Amino acid sequence: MRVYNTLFRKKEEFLPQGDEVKMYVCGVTPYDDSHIGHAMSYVIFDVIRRYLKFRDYKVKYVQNVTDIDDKIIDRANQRDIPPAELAKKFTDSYFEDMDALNIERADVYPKATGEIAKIIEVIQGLIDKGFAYPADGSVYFRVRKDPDYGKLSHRSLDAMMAGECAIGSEEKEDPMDFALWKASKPGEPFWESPWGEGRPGWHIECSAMSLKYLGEQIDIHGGGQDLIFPHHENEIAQSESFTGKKPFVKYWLHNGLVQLGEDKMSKSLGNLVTIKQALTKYSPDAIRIFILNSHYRSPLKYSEEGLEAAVKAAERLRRAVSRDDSGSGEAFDAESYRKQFIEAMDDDFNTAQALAVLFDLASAINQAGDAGVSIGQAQGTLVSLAREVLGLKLPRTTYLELTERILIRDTVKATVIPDTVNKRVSRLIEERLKCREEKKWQRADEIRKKLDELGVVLEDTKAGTRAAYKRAPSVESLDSFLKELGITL
RNA sequence: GGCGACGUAGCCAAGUGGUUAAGGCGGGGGUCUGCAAAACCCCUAUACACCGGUUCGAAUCCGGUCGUCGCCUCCA
Repeated sequence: MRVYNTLFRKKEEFLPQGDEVKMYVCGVTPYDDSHIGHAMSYVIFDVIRRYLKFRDYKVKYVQNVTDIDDKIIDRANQRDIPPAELAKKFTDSYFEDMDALNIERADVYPKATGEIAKIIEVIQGLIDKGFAYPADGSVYFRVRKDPDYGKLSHRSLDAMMAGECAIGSEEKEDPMDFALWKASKPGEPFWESPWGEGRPGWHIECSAMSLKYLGEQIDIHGGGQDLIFPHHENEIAQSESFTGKKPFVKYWLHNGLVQLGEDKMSKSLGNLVTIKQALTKYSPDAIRIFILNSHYRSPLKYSEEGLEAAVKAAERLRRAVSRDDSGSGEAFDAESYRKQFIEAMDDDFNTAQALAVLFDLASAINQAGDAGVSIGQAQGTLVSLAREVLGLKLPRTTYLELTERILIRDTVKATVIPDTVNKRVSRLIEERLKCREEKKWQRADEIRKKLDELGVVLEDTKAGTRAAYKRAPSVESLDSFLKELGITL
């Protein structure tokens, strides 16, 4: 397995340091609903973790929640609620989104506010070693003290200084020094510390948590490319200075950023689509396919067309695994596809390539099925790779037998079609079947067309008419159509 | 200004030195069907931004040009 390491800007053989892969991914600051950019990052690291497990690695996955920072305080003040309440609300919202997207929960989700003791311990250690200094109730990291500073983002302090002005508070020794502990202003939440009342800086929590939950040296640290500098650079400085052990992280993995139009989708630019908004229009599978269909290190352009294409693509896979296996004789062997899939994923998690293999397999399954070859085993391979590794749900169609000739399936996400609706729909389908027998094609087609408009798609097969709900029609609309046709239930 | 990434068919997007340039969506034709839908078959890039170079050979390496984006401040 090869992975691209931001630290060396090249792909390297993946060799974890111990029996268990230690994986840390930067989590959210919960002051608003999560957007598609978050979806991209967490879907990707979910797939990476799933794939590691698929390849028989044990994985311990930690993700932080930055539940105290300036943004949270500002937003809470705007809404006139306590910062903790705001953070709780959007942390819950985050988990709802993650669950909806079928992202497996991390092993631990430490919160900044829950790790103050460890944070203080690390800061004190850095002061003791001369890497940090208190000033005016705050504590800063002395970047000039760390000779490696800049190794991840590949920039030098002097170059950074020469470029833009680093914004410095007067009490800093060097404008590039960053805060480990921030003295609290009046009215802000605070915790007691050896340096007075205050709260942790943003970067220190990740160093503290990863140290506490994963140890001094970890295998994978992930996040969006926008975190490379300064966040991850600072984490390295803190952790390696504190423990004296290098490297803090063996493989740094960064995903590309989602763009909306020409710009990066971000909270600060305000050009975002939330996960909740996207989920009202697109299935979780479609969203995952949209994300996984391009390489994780490339920027992803958000587009409705892209999502629509992904909806169709998801449907294609779902149909291939759902079709009846009426074949006989020797089974279709999907082993070569499985190998290709693994080969693709082994190469820096090339999910686009891996998906292409699954589409090829779907195609092969359809061909084999049409030819009367047994496809059950191949369908099993497709389903297991898609579900286990890519985290797709790929619900196998189940047909509800309303009558012996009418089969209804429900593809509407988490929607239970009420009996009242099923009853009316099946009555209409019965009517259409009758019309077809009597060769009243016009009336039959009218029923099919109207049902389609109401959200029910019909397909005539040898086994009978199959009905799929795209969405649940209202009883009223069905009743009015029944009345129009002069049919009583 | 410094650092980095990208520019492949109508759209999205793999491929990063060598047979006919993946896959998805869309489009055209056909098989099946009463008609559809689904599925299947065929077609849909005259060399991959442009220019120059290295090489027996480049979309793939090097240099330049143009364009787009990201980071350098909070951000997945």
